[in-house]
Formats: sequence, structure tokens, C-alpha cells
Amino acid sequence: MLSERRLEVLRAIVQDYVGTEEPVGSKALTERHNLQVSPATVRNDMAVLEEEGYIAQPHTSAGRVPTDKGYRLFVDKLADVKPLSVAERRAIHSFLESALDLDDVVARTVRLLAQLTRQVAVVQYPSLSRSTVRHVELLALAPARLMLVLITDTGRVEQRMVDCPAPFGEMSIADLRARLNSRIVGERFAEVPRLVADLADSFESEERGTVSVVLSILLETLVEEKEERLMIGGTANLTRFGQDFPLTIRPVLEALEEHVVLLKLLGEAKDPGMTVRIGHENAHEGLTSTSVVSVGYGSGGEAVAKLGVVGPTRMDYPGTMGAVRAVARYVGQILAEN
Amino acid sequence: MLSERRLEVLRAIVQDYVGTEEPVGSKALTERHNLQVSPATVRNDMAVLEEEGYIAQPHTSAGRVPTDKGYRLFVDKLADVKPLSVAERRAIHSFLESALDLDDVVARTVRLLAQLTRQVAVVQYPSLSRSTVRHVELLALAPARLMLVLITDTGRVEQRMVDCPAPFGEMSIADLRARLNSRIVGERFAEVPRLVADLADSFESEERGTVSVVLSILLETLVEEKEERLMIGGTANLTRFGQDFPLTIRPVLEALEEHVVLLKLLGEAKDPGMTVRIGHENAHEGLTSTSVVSVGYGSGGEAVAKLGVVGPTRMDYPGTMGAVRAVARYVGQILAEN
DNA sequence: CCTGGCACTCAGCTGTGGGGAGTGCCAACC
DNA sequence: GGTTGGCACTCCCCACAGCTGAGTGCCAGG
Repeated sequence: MLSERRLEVLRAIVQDYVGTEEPVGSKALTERHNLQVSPATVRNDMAVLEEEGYIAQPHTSAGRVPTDKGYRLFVDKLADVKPLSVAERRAIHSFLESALDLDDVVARTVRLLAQLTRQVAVVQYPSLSRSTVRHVELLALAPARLMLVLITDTGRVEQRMVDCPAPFGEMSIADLRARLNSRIVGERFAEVPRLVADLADSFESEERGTVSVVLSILLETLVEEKEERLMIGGTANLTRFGQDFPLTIRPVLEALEEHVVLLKLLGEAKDPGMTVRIGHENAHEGLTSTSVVSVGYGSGGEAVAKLGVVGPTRMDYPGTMGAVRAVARYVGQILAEN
Repeated sequence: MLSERRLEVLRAIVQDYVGTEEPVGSKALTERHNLQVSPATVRNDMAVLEEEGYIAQPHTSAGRVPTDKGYRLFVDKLADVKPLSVAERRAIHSFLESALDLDDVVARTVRLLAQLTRQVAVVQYPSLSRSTVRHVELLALAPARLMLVLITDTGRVEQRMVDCPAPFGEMSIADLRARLNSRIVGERFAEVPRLVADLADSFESEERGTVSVVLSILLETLVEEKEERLMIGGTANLTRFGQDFPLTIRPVLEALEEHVVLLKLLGEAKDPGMTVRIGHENAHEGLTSTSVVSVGYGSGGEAVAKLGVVGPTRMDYPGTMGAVRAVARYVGQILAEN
């Protein structure tokens, strides 16, 4: 167990390093934080912190830099989430409020997060399976072609083409639409497979083919991990990373383009509150020098999706966490209002 | 007017520079291209080309680099679009064919373009105003709240919330929906304002408020330049740019995040065929060291939107143009099939 | 356990000196 | 007039060396 003062030294190192982006030495520390001890004492503390793996030296005769483990301790024990100012909160709310539709809400959220944190923002669309059904529409496009449109309570709209095995009548489509809607509107999408399981049985045999195709497409649309979408932004902030650049930025940009990777990353964050994954805690190797701060958001008590930011491990954790949390709250509110 | 051989020299310079990313000298030129003349002659030609502004030296005693004007001449007169191989075309088609919906088509197109050209890809969603109406849906969400859903023949779906001045009956909604659809389905969105202008008049006065709110939201959705959306990808390719990096990459990433800027950029390309804007020809200052190759795509004869790539002025123009054109064609086909 | 002192380390900057690729110019040649 | 080989010149780039200074580890004394 580290003494109180050593923790204080670690905190000071993290803060200074985040601020200056340069290894911090013992003398500078005592000058900028009133630790009430001499540089020599701090040096001893640093030696201990280094031995325990919380900090490291880029090379001999350089200052110290926090390790992933050091940031972890900082985040868990030493840092408080920094709440946003009233002005910031107001700005967030009014910016999100004027969104036109869900795409716009998501797009604005991304911009907002990127701007507030000065990092890369990632916002997942509300998951279908965790939303409820607002409406299902079936449109006849051609004699044997339908369009299936799903609308959720969070405003998300998904459409799919359906190629039917045989032509269908206008009446039977209307009938199917009505029956589908009466069964599932207001229900959670996760329940839909159960609710429509026997729907085909109640149709005449010549229509059953069409009905079952429609249903299978409907169910396909709901397959978890296929239905999830996200939007990213603020990649220009990556240029503030550091100097060496194909080495740092490239893999990150590549990882960000792989939405599947990002979705998995967000999915792994099981913590009901905020999750911070630091450096090597991220499984994906392109992201081992970044940290990911994520949190669920939702209109009611329960999260319908996640959002967060990706930035260098050397980031302002309290500020970032504050911004992420605040934005998540307001997005939830906005979704609830629609 | 430049002699035949001087043009040949320019072409050789462009090709070599694009290949090596290094200023090209007279000796290397004569070795790699059989120009049938000595380096000294090439040097004389280069001096002329430089005087005319087609090439430049980064510093005395260095090789030559094409200027924007040089690339312009190369693209206009010296380069042929390089068609893709059969295998590539087949891959494009099968990759796009398995798309589920419009979002997926656009997303796949972006990936494809980015991969083929190894540059940043930009794909605009089919413009609403240049599409035709497939269906309009009105859903009652609350006593005085509607959701308006527009579906185009290109598969694009837009939704908007409508807050009505007064509660409405289920019947009147069905009525409005039916009348709206019968007027505009199959028509081009651009015609919609004209077609619905007098629709409110035919309703009872107590419903007229709701109807006109719905119509105004409908029209608002169609306002050009507000309805346009796009998707970008392949930003990781920016890291192949060069060495100095906040200076080159940063403004480009920033410009790319400004979708408004990109839309304007694409909109400016009036050429019915392919448009290439080189370096300073791009109005936006973040993009003065990039070239933009764009082309319209569409299901029928006429373009419903544009797509293209953004890359360094030092890019493989023939190859890029070939890829952009091919992808645009296949996207058009896929849209037509839906 | 804290502190001042001291020797040591080493990244980063600066300055110097070739090496080499490339140029411009000129005189000769076809 | 266009083309060519020769030649002096320019200047970027790189490698090497020396210096500086921030920072460290260790130790002896408080």
C-alpha cells in the first residue's frame, strides 16, 4: 500500500504530464505543487512508484511518465469527475434540442462530444433490441417485392427489401401489416421473435410463403451485433496526439474505421456507470496507446446504447469523464422527449 | 504551345513523381523513360516547362516537381482513365450487391472506394430532390404528435416529428396520408411543393391547422442543401501523405468533418462527367494541397448524387479516375435494382 | 524518514565537413 | 536550330563531435 504522500506525488505527475505532455521531474513537481517536501524526497517516492510500476522513465536521466497502471490508479482512486459548467450544460441542451431527427441527434452528439473533450467521439445508435416497436410498415413496390420499415420509440428507422416467393394481393399486405402491428407495437424488439413465432400459421396457405419471408427478414434485421450502428467524429483531434505519426495515428484511424471493432469495444464495457479502459486494457492492438471512456445512455432508466470518446492515454480524465457523462444524460433526455 | 517531346517530359515527371514521391531529375528521367534524348536536352525542356509554370524546384539543385498547373495539363491532355481489371469489377459488383439497405450501400461504397484508391472516399446520399417519392407515411405517436416518414425510390428514408396545433382523429390522419400519397407517389420530390400547395384547402377548417403544419414540415425536409447527407471513410489513408503532419493532415481532417464544406465542394463540380479539382482549384483552404476527383451517380440516366475521393495532389490520376468512375457505375446499377 | 550535495547519464541542440544529386551554362556538333 | 557532353556550382542531407542542462541515484548528515 502506498502512503498518502506517494499517491499525492502520482496524482501530481499525472496532472503535470497531462498538462505539459513532457516527462515530469522531481524539481518541477515540488515547485508546481506544494508537497511540503524537498525534491530529494520526491525522488525517493518516485523510485518506489517506479518499482511498483505506476510510472516509468522514457530513458535514464529523463523525468517520469505515468504507465497504464498509474493512470488506472489515478482514475480509480485519485480523480473526481469534473462536472461541466452551467453554461456548458445549457449549450449542450440547446444544441441537441434543435435536432431534426435521430440521425441529427447522433450527429450533433458526436460533434458536441468531440468539441467538449477535444478528442475522437463515438456514438452508438440506439440498439434495436433494447428499444420498443413504434410501428412496422409494409410497402408494395412491385408485384412480388415489398419494403419492410421498422420504426422504434427512439426514432430509429430501418428498412429492408423483401423479395417474395409469389405475387401478393394488396389486401393480404394490409392484413399482414395490421396483424404484425397489433402484435408487436409497444413491445420491446427483443420480444418480437417470440411474439411473431406463430403468425404465419394463421394465414391461408398460399400467403404463408410471403408471410414467412417477411418474418424471416424482420428477425434477421434484429440479430444483435448486426443491427448496431455508430457514428464517429473529431478525428482531426488525433493530430494533437504527438509527433511520431504514422506510428500513432494510423492504427487508431484504422481501428476507428472498423466499426465492428468499436462496437465490440463499447460492448465490453459492462459497468452500468462509466467505463474507462486505459491503454493495453483495450484488446484491439491499434488502440493500446489510447484510452476509451464510455457510458450508456437511454431515454428511461435503462441504457439503449453507448457513447464515448477515444483519446491518448495521456488525457484529462476528470474533464473527459465529466463531459461524457453530461452529454449522455442530455441525449437521454432528448430521446425521451421525442 | 509546348512541343510533343516537352509534353512527354511533363508526363514522365508526373508519373515518376507520383511513383517515388521525390523530385525527379533529368538523368533519372532519361533512364526510366526512353525519351531518345540526352539528360542535357531534358534539362533544357525542363527549364522551359518551369518557365511556363508546369513544374517547380523545391530548392536549387533539386529535381522538379509538378505544379497544380502541371497536374492540370496532365489530367486534361496527357492521361487516360485507367479501366479496372475484370476481377476488380466483379469484386465491386458482388460486394455492393450484398448490401442490405441504402445505408449499407453507401457504407460499402465508401469502403470500396477507399480501398481501391487508397485514399479518402466521400459518398453523398442520393439527393431527395432529385429522387422520386415512393411513399409517405404518417404515424400517430400521441394525441397531437405525428411522425412523418418519407421514402424515396432510391431507398432513402427520412423521418421528422410533427407537433400539431390540436389533437386529431385517426380518420383524418388516414385521410391525409391517402391524399398525400395519391398526389405525390411516383413524382419527383422537386415537384412536391407545387403538387401539395393547395392540399390544405380541401380539408375542414378544424383540420387545416394540422394539415398545414404537416405540409410545412414536409417542405422543410426538402430544402436543398439541408437535406443532403454524406459519408466519408478511408481517413487512415491520409497517413500516407508525407512526413510533416499537423501541417498537412490536420486541415484536411478538419475539412472532411465539415460536411457542409464537402457538399459544397461536390456541388461545385458541374461537369456532367468526371470532375477533377487540383490543389488550389479547391476553394476551401484546408484542401489546397489535395485533389478531389468526383463524379455523379444515379440509377437512370441522370445523377442523383455524387461520390469521389480526396487525396494528395500527387496522386495516381488515371487509376483514381478509373476506380471512381467504375464504382459510380456499379452503385447506379445497384440502386436501380432496388 | 527527510534533506542537501554530488557525480553521472543522456537526449537534444549546434556546428562543421564531406558526399552526391541535380542544375545552368557553354562550346561543339549535326 | 536543336542536341549533346563537359564542367563548375549549389545546396540538401547526413554523420560526427562537443556541449549543455535537466534529471537521476546515492550517500552522509540531520
